[in-house]
Amino acid sequence: MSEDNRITIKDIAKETGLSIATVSRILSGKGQHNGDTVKRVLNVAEQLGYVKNTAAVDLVKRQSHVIAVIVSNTKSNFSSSIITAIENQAAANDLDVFILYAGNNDSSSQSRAIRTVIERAVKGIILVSLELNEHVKSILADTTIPSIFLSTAVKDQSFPYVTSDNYQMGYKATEFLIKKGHRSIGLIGIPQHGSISDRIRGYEQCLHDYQIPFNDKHIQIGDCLYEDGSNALTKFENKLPITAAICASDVVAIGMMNSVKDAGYKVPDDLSLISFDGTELVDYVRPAITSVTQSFYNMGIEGVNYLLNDATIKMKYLPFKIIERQSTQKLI
Amino acid sequence: MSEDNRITIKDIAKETGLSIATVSRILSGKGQHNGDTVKRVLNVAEQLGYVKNTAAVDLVKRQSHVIAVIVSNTKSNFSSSIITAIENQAAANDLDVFILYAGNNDSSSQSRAIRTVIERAVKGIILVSLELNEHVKSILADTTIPSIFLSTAVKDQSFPYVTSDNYQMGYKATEFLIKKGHRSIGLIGIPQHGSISDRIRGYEQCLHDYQIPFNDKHIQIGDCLYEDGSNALTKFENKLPITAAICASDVVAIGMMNSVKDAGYKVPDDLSLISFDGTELVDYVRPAITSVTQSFYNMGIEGVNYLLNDATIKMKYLPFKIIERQSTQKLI
DNA sequence: AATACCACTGTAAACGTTTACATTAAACAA
DNA sequence: TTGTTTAATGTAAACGTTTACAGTGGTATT
Repeated sequence: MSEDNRITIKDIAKETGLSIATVSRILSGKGQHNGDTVKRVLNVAEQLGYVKNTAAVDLVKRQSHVIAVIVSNTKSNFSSSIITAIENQAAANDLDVFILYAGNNDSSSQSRAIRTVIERAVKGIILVSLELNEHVKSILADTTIPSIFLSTAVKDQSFPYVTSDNYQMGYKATEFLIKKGHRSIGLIGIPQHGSISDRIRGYEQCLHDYQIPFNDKHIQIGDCLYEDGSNALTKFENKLPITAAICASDVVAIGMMNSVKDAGYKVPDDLSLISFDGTELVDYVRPAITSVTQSFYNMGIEGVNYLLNDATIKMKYLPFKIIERQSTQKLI
Repeated sequence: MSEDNRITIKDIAKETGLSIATVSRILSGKGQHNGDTVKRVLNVAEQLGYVKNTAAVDLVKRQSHVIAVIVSNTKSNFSSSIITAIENQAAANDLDVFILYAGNNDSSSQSRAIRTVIERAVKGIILVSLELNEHVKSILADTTIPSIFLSTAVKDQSFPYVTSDNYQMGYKATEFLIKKGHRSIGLIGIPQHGSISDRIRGYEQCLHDYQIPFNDKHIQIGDCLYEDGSNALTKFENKLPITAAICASDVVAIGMMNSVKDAGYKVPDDLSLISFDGTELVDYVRPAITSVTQSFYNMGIEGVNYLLNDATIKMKYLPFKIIERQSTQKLI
């Protein structure tokens, strides 16, 4: 009875005396069939332990019903909201989701991941928080598989994306602190390049609009990492030349808060902190961190919807909001 | 030139005047071929933008070279270490990794995920932190695809697994606190059932060995969640009947610490805290949390190795160690 | 009684690879 | 010369589905 080989519809056909076409139709719920026959096929399939061979299905259909999500492997905890949303929205549309990791600066791991999913003729590709170099983008552009970037703006508009307006976020975060009386405001852990760096522009513009002199000593370039935050004080030569800091991510803020507290300063008394992202981490620490909270969940939803509706190329900014917690206070 | 359809080796064959067999062999580096021919094929493939159809390959080879990782979708941050390890070890063996999420108590999402990967004839399945019900386990058992559980002990030994010894961890965590003078020790957020619940047994045994009376009021069943920790004080009716607590996970400890601090208590002065896992989170908070640190990265490595070496069924415990940080202190 | 329709099922081609086996021609050995 | 080996390539079957098309027999319509 149990061969070494996997059970195929051929086996079911033999067992039931039907043709493989009929079995196939019944198993995939197409056409109309005698009720008894259906039951018989289903029973036999169950008994024999049949599992469909998706490779064969995908081959003949020339399309698989999976959505590939390629995520930056950097310690970015916000992606979990996005992924949850994608999972939910995909499940609602009877799609499977495969998640792959790729390095953000590692073009070989990027192209490997992308090749992997293109080779499988996935239904769509969602790239989360990933900046691709030109070569990898061209691989992606050469296929007819729709793709969309989340949490990254593709500067040359060659691909659709859904993200937050980094310039605006930078501006608003700065303005938030200014309105609390701060005039010496640090900017910590933002990358020099890529779409996130627009936050720097927003920061600068805001200072300018409020006639606050720009001081490049207050900016520390980084990579949105914990270390960028925890090293910030050292880089300031262990003094605090600022009364408030805007941190590139929640973990940057946490890192900075820890080193600052460990050095004997108080947050927010000696230093106000605001971070980008607003993941659950901001509530894990004390004082809880005021954040520029992004709509990550909705990004995931929008991403799947875009792929399904096969819309034309577009870019979209999702709203963000500043949620004040305990890490910021009015400068007295 | 550019059809709507994808380029296949057939197109390359036509273009080069070779047979598809030759093209196939050259593209997959098999057999021996004229150097010039090889170059020509490679060039044409590149020019035409050929991408292999993995569905066809998998179909004929009856095996895909991917490792599927099915992860519990519960907010468990430790899985990222495991996944990183799996990625690394898989890449070293030229295997692709697909990650799928499944609910821990959601048997339909579990079986969906498992079906999905079985249908694709993956090379192996790694289940991370997932307890499967009997039905789903039987699906898994019915295939010849090797699978292994990480960070979960399969109680009936029907599948191989690599995890930490939960009983021992429970025992050692308890002993650690006892040796610091604590006698009223809480146990917070541990599930009633499943392999993690062995920690309760270890806890009880340790108390017994040190002749400390067991008090079931000190145990709060939970699900390793932040809320289990943050609600703990309320469940204790806003008093602290204990001087130390063992928390089911880092986030449980953080949740408990926050609510305790918010209520005006001090950690570790009024309450010592120790948590299981020891992810980066324990260093994000102040006081940093003493933890029973597990070897997650190695779990990932071991998982892939098991699948590749096709070893016989086995179970394995990886070492853990207690790392003392700031959240525990001697009871005076 | 002839016709049309319908429910149900079968036949066979197609999807894009891989690979065992066959073939060819050149090189070499005898 | 003839036979043997070898490099390079071709032929064709196979993998497990789906699906357009073609039956078949029965029922309803005229």
